[in-house]
Amino acid sequence: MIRIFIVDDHQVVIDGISSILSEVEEIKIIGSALNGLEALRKLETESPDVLLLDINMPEMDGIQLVRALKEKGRTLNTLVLTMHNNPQFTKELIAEGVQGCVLKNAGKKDLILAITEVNNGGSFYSEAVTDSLKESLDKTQEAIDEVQLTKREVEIVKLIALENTTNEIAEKLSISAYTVDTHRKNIINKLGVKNLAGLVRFAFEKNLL
Amino acid sequence: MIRIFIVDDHQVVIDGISSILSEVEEIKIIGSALNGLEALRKLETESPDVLLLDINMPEMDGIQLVRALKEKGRTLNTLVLTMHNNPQFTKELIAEGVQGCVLKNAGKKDLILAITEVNNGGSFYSEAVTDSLKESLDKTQEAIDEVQLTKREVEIVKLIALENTTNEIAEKLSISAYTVDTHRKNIINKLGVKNLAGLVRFAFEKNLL
DNA sequence: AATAAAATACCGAGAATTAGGTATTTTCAT
DNA sequence: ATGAAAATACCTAATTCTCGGTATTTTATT
Repeated sequence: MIRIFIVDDHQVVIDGISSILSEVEEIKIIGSALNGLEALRKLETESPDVLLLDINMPEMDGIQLVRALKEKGRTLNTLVLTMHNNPQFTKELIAEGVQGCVLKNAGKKDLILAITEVNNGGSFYSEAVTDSLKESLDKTQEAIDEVQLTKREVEIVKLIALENTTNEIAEKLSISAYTVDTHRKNIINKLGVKNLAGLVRFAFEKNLL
Repeated sequence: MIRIFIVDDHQVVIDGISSILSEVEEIKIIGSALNGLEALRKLETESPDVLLLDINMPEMDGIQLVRALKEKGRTLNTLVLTMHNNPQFTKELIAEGVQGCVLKNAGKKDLILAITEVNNGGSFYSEAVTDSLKESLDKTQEAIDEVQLTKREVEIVKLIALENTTNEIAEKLSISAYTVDTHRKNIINKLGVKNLAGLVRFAFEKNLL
């Protein structure tokens, strides 16, 4: 018997998955949460075999939840449900030690397969996910590194996207406007975008916000 | 017996809803599609009582599909499934004559209620949806109209978000840079944002791109 | 301890955006 | 056909961003 806990901010998705999985004898859903905080609280008492996790959630997203659990010394077999197939994201998931990742547009067969696989201590990544990861890795490491922003750079990207000017950012971070300027310049170069608009666009496409 | 056709770009959602609804005797799912185009094609031969439609789809979104069906003279009882609760969107749905709207984080009770209601020629909007619509309508009409961008303005928002400068936009649209400047100014005022970054952000939040 | 990467800071010139207007022509719906 | 909304165009000044650099200090890793 595999005991599952679902975290997804959409009740329909929770109900739907519950419904799909209720057809499977070996799987039982022991609980669910509509957001990261609720999940954290409930998981203090519940102990599922597999955590089924939506990655796109408001407030506390999936990756943050995994990190929070890790900090608490709580390691669970985790299977991530994701909407979009973003290699950058996949890499983060693997880095965080998440065992599996299934696209939401996968079928129920894949879902059930992934759950049993993850429960057995294995890992499962949808073919589409690994494909796009491979493709991404096929590009020279150099090219990938180019798109890797540093912590500070990510911080600045966010502040820019939130309508702060260079001077405002400088004040908020207690650094010189010149420095912010340099960061912005480096970011634009790294991303290969043309201007601030492209930078903001990037912030949204990689859902940094 | 209510015959339903589901359109959603996530297979898991389709499976999930199918599974939920399979528990209900009077409801039967006769088909599904993963995107607008597929739906258009299949609906030429299928004739469901209720069309269950995801609103956030790539390529052809829900509203576009409703419009396309309308143009073909194909009017169906339509129930929209939406992710986010955006009053602007709700108004568009009502304007297009969509009979109902259920949030994805609604429970299955609401879903089933909505389907039967819509099938009976009635309409069903989740409480949360009507609430936010009411709240939105409570603001003065003036304030609401302020956030309504004109066709030209939307065009310019897109071009800005795609990294075009004022001069480039002027050239592409064969108008004066001064005019583009004026449009940008008006847009920033209407949206209540501070600068170009806020404008690009808006473009993504309202998924204009 | 040495090295690389990241973060910091500075300068100047040119390009683009922002804010403050005003004003005419088109388009569209009543 | 008339009025309102939309689209067009212009002007100036101030601010902000962009691009070309260079260079020092911190932080992290081997």
